[in-house]
Amino acid sequence: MRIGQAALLSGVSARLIRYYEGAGLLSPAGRDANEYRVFDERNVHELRFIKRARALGFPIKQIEELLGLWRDKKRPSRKVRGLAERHVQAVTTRMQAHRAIIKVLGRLIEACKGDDRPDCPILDGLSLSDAHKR
Amino acid sequence: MRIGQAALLSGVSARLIRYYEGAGLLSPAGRDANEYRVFDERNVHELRFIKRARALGFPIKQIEELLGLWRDKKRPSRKVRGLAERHVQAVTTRMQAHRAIIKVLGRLIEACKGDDRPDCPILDGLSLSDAHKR
DNA sequence: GCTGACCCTTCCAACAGTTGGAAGGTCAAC
DNA sequence: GTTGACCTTCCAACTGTTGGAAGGGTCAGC
Repeated sequence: MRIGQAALLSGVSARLIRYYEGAGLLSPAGRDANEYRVFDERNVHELRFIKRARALGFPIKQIEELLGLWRDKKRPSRKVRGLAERHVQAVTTRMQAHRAIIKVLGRLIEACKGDDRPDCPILDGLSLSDAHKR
Repeated sequence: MRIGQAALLSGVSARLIRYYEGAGLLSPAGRDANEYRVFDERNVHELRFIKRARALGFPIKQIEELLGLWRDKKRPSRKVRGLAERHVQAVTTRMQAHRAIIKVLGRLIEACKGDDRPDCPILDGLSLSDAHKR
């Protein structure tokens, strides 16, 4: 099948498939007489794998590793788990940063009247040095 | 003062100060005879403002608006609050996405032995269609 | 045989924010 | 006169995805 069909079956845009190929994620797709890429069921399976891994926030580099482990029938599950744990750790850190932002900003927003007058604890909080102290 | 001093006082790297200027955030710092940028206390204050806003995750575009409101002594605090609320909403969405990822991935990790054998629910979850269903 | 619709190809650019480097000018101290 | 600490500009990288341009292939209907 060609790229359009693979895109349809995998849910990954033809555009992105080319990008993933360039990034070295796909087991090299062949070319037909017209230089069109040729895909098989296995490629579609890989694309679905990539799509789900992306949905879980894995960066391309790690998906490359994951695909390697996926293809290696003798991988130790320890490696997969380690990789996943590393990623969860990174996401957790980002989530906590978000939580902290929401906390601080939420407090400022609560304190702000939000009317026609110019007094604004939010702007004050942004201009003063340590305005978020409890 | 020149850019190095402004960087020191504001905590924003000279590099980044130039970028912010190019992005239109700073009220254009003047130039001396040698084309060196000249900064004053006000600029340093603005840079600190920008730094804190960035630390709260505001994108450059919104910081531009915030600075406009900050400078406008007759702004309605309603506008500031609206802007902040919009941002908190965006951050909340991202945080929830992170939380969902952690939930799904955490469940897969728990199920994975993490030993020398190849069986791995994580890889299974990434290859099968709806493996995260409860 | 021609035209139109649609698929495929490649290369370049943009998004956001920050950092890295290169190559050059200026000024003071030694 | 040379070192070194500043300053300047421009170009490029990071990440992932999408947009466009410009070109060729394939197949239908006419």
